[in-house]
Amino acid sequence: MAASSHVDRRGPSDVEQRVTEVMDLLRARGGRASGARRVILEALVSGPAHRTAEELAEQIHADHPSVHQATVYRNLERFEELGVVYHSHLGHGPAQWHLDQNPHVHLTCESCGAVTQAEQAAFGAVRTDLRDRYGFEVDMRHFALTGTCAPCRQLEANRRP
Amino acid sequence: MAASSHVDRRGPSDVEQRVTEVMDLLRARGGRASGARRVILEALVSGPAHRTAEELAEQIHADHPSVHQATVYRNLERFEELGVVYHSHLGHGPAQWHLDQNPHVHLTCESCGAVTQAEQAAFGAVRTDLRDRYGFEVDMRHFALTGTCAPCRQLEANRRP
DNA sequence: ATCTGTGCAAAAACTTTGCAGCAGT
DNA sequence: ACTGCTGCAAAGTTTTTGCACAGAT
Repeated sequence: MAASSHVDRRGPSDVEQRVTEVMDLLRARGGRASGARRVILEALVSGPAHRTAEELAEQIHADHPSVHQATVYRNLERFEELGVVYHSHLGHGPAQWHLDQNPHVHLTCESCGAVTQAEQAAFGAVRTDLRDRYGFEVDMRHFALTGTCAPCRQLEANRRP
Repeated sequence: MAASSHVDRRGPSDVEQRVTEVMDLLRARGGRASGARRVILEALVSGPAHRTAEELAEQIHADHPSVHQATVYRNLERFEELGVVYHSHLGHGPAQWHLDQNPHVHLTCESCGAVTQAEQAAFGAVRTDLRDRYGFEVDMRHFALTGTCAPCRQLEANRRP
């Protein structure tokens, strides 16, 4: 697994390798390694970390007009079943799709919309607590935590002192 | 105006009082105390605690055919601005609308869809932690926490022991 | 009288589905 | 050859919007 920190420090060979891994997994589960899937995976692996299904479909369609929107939607779902990608709801509007690497929790500011990524490690205590109190095993990735970010809290504080 | 033979224990006069409170608040902010608003508020105050906008609209429309769906949507938004109601996303699909009383955190099971309500008190530590680490003031009500509930964890454990 | 809110219908935003043919195994 | 996958178009679901008029202040 490539250990890059951010968006696109990933060389072409890394992309190919990751894509091939997933294709193999797909085949192992009785699926087919189609051209459309390759294209979608390439877009996922090499583009920005968070995109909506629509954004992905649009970008893919631009590069590969033969790949239809519906195919993107269908495959995102399929990839999610395989545990290769997942989607998060960061605020209102459509979900954002990620590769399933370096899972993190999202903090979305309801004033300005800014999204901060928090380490999952920061939530060990809640996790334990919810397991103890409710027997509930929480997965913090699916929904963001909403609230007010530091800059917006400053603004509010200044507005009514 | 059907009084509450419903889910809750609130007498008709309580309903009226709460509705009037909100109408007054509305007027104080330059709004108008319209019939449609009264009807929508009555539905909110006297019905079940969690409903989607569509469910609300449907129920209201059944009792008061003249009140249109769009009016329900518009007013839910308005009421939320006033801090009277709020909506939460408990899972996929449309949001659920609540009165802003007794705020709680939702735990949604991704296997069976069950929703558990957790006390906000249980999250004091995360709240402090996020404020310290990120300057982020979290509001846990907007999005549910997703994960696996106790019964479903049992099932999974039994399936592959 | 003024200006907000409403009913209505139409459209927008996003996603899913049915089907016939194409293509990976 | 078998069956899963895709392109396409069409419809589904949920929410938003424009407009003329009704209604609250």
